[in-house]
Amino acid sequence: MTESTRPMRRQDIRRENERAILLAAEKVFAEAGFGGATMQLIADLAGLPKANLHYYFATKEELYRSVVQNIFEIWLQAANCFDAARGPIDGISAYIDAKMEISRRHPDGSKVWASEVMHGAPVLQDYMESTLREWTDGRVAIIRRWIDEGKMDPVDPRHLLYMLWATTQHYADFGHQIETLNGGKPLSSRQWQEAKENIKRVILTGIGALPA
Amino acid sequence: MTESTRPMRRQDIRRENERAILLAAEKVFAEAGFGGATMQLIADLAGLPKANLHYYFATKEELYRSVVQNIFEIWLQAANCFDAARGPIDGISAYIDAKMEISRRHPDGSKVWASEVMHGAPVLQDYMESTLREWTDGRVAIIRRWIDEGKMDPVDPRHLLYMLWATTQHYADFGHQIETLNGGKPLSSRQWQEAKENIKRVILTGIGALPA
DNA sequence: TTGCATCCTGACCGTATGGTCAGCTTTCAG
DNA sequence: CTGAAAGCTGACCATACGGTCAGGATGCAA
Repeated sequence: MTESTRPMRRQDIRRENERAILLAAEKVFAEAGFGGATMQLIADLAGLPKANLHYYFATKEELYRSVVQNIFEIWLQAANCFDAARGPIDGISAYIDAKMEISRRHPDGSKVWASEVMHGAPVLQDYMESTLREWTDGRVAIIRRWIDEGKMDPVDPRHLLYMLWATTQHYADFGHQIETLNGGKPLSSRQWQEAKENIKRVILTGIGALPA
Repeated sequence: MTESTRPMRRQDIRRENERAILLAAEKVFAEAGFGGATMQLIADLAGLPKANLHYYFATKEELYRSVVQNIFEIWLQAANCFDAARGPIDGISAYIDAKMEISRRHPDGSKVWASEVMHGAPVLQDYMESTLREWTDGRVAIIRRWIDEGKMDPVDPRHLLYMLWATTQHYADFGHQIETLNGGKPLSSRQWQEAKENIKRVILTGIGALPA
């Protein structure tokens, strides 16, 4: 066995290990919550000795913070869909698609985010009071404009946003419940598609953007 | 100070202490999750020595199980609204009202329930596979009937139910986020009312039960 | 009043966990 | 080639936690 693998340059090592740790941490935090997660479990899942975790992330809190911030980035990126849109049909459709895709591809991240908010956002409070608030205010303005332009009914923009967040996020956070009610099987591609279409149809019709 | 208070009969003592413990436990489990909650914290909040908790609830798991089952009862009771209804407008309106009231009155319970499901329902798996599944199947049948009778559009009943659960539950589970975006203040009675009306209007219109 | 079951609790225990550290190996710039 | 910086890790530590228990206090039926 000559070492055909790994020259492994310093930079690569660091990047690769941090990635593995963050991935493992995301899963463990999602499954057990912050309090229930242990560094040992994360280390085992990442395939590293526990002490090595502390080399990259000094404390459990710091590791958790990194995981949560990663999710928040992804979450915010889905926002772009909204901006480019010409009206509610485009914008909200794209946003629902994007957020459902996050629920499907990053269920663990979604759960960590949900858990963080449920526990009073100890880590993200700053972000919520700055970035999230700005983002929300911006989208509220866009929706108001759409209403003024007669492109949709006068629905309270904030409650509409909450509805979008709730319905899409639900498929990740309550995925286990949905799976159980689906006969113990994860939703198929087809079922994910149906979910998206149902949500889009009900909401877009509900706000008067689509003909009833 | 003569003891005008407390003759405190045995039965009363037991009932009162169990109530206090369950209330405290609900709050602590909601705020910290199962793993993050400590018996000491619960005991302090209930105003009892820790050892006394173990007199009433042998283990942390048993206490947690009691809390979760309590919530599940409340959750299921909101179901009755559905049955008595003559059509989607009555039924879904009443269900949304009931579930929003739960989110408002029992935010801690809602969070514990959400947390339990998010972590794979280790305690409630049995219930989910029996009671919840039956309940869901029953409601799906009712919605199908409404669709057949032309009282609403042919929306997938399951996804509609998920939407109802998600939107209403969101106001409890993500209450902190909503509060932050509301300028740091809890929703007023008026705002709760608006939330309910928005949700009802969008969904009922969205499924074609109300005129657009 | 008595005896007993229930209720209560301070002190204690074993374990698991987050975190530390001394000293090793590996990479790489000069 | 060499020295220093980066990466790695087994062994260890202090603490906090869930849970136990012996024995005291209290309510109550007879």
